[in-house]
Amino acid sequence: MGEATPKNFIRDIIDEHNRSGRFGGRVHTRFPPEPNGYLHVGHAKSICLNFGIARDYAGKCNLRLDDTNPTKEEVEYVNSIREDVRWLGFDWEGREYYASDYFEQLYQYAEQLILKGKAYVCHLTAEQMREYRGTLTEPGKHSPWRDRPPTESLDLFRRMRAGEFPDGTITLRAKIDMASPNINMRDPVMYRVLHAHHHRTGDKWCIYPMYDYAHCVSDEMERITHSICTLEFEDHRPLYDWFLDELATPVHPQQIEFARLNMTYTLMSKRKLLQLVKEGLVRGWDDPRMPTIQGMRRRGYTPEALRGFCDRIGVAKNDSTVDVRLLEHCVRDDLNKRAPRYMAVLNPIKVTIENYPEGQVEWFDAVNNPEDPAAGTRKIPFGREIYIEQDDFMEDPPKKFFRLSPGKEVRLRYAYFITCTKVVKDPTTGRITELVCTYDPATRGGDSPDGRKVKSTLHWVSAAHAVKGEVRLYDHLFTIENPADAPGGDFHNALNPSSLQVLDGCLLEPALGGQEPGFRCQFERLGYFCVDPDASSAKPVFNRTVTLKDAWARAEKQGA
RNA sequence: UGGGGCGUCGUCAAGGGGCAUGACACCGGGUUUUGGUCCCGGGAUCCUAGGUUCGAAUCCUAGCGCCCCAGCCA
Repeated sequence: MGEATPKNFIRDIIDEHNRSGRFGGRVHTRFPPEPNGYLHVGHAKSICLNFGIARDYAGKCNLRLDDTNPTKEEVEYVNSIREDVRWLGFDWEGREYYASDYFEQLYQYAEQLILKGKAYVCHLTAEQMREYRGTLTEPGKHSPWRDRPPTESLDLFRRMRAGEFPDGTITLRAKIDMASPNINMRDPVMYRVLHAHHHRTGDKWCIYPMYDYAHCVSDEMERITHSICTLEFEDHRPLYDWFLDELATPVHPQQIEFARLNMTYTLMSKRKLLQLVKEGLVRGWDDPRMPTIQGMRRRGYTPEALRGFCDRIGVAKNDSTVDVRLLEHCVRDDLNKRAPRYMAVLNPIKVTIENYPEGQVEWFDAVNNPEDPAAGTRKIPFGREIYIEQDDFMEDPPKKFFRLSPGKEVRLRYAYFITCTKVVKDPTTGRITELVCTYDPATRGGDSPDGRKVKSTLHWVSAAHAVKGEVRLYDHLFTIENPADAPGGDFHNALNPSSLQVLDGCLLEPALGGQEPGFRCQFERLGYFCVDPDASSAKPVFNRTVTLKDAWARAEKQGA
């Protein structure tokens, strides 16, 4: 919506196809995840690419679950995939397909290839096949079964389907070229025997097609025009084309490869993400620290922010690692425009305003969103005892610190100017327990009639009205930009011990109590937050989505 | 030392013979009742070396570097 999707080399190719009429002006893409894990932000890039192209070229984009390996795939994953694509804002208009829908057709095509002498049944074990395959620099050797009569292969293949052979003892292979410099062309396996229960076809099949064979045929069956995938499949394109050429299919999609997304401080392989989940290093696939769509959603990221991010990172063939701060910028950029503002104190310190009448309560008008006048205003209560952020007070501040300190005057947002007159400490520990201040009644609402300036405005919450809540602060899961570079090559050695920080005694402005999970807002001066599903009516629980940019924190870090 | 790709600010990404462009990050400055937002300003001669050309990031040649491929995974 209104997001301008920049041009990229794939769109250029499509433009060229449209000019030449290769697909008759038709544009039909697909998003083909394997349901063996949850979708992550790398998939979001692919989703935006495929669905975005369909949208901009008045074409179509299918959702296809690439479920050719029953040992790794589960319905839990297909459900989450559906949910995530929809949440991201895309619609496959009922075109939800499964590679397993094509098992019968794939099987029939395979028989054709056998009859044509282009495929054969092979009895080499996995280990033998590896030996016969050759190496990167040496050609492979022919399988002893390579030249057996098609009728014999056909018989064997039918018996494979009938379940006569145990797993791992027999395969159907394409007969291409054992001396090809492209190892993918050295008689690749088309079918393997797997006596496994499939999440959709149940026990109907005990042979399953391999990716290279199934994918191109699935694309062809769906009359896909542009089959967009990641760079590591570039070597597979000749195979993709070989199958379709040998089958002489009516349509022949164009495979196009682009660079997958990598991000700093982030792991992006499904296998490793699964590991994080299984080892209990995170709370689950939807842990707000996970780069999964579900994790980001729980964290408070919006579909708009994610889409904006995907538009900005571009699409090219360079191996790239995007700075995670760009993602964070996109989240802030979106939330800044729409998140209502509230005040919440995460690490409270009590302030007593000694010259303010005891028992008095005033209600001030607060602007809900300075970026959106239509968001209106609300009333917030003020009293003699309030809480402010511990970080907003320093007893002995450096010169650049212009928040509260002894003798210093600051503004309480929407309320009054106050000046700190006394610091109360615990006599035994020496810890500051309370601040005593005076207020200037003339500054009601936060403006000084005499034009006197203060350097800082603090957020606060009324002691008598505050709601207690839990707030969870998140930081990068890893301490180094590329977790794969961790000592020993083990990402465990780069895990950030403080990626999650739970704060319990947080004090929130009254309106923040009782909000529903998913509610997003800004805590002024702190960041964007959203209500976690763990919240109850008795206890609000907020996740910090992202901090606000913080010039003071930066300066402080440099000074330290 | 087989094959397939890729080298443009710190990071992504445009530009495909005619003054190197945008975003993020970073550094300055201005506005500000969020040290937020917003607004101004700052930085790369394009992997290297030759060549072609009036003119090269773009074309040619030779190097160098990085990524991917030897699953009955996708």
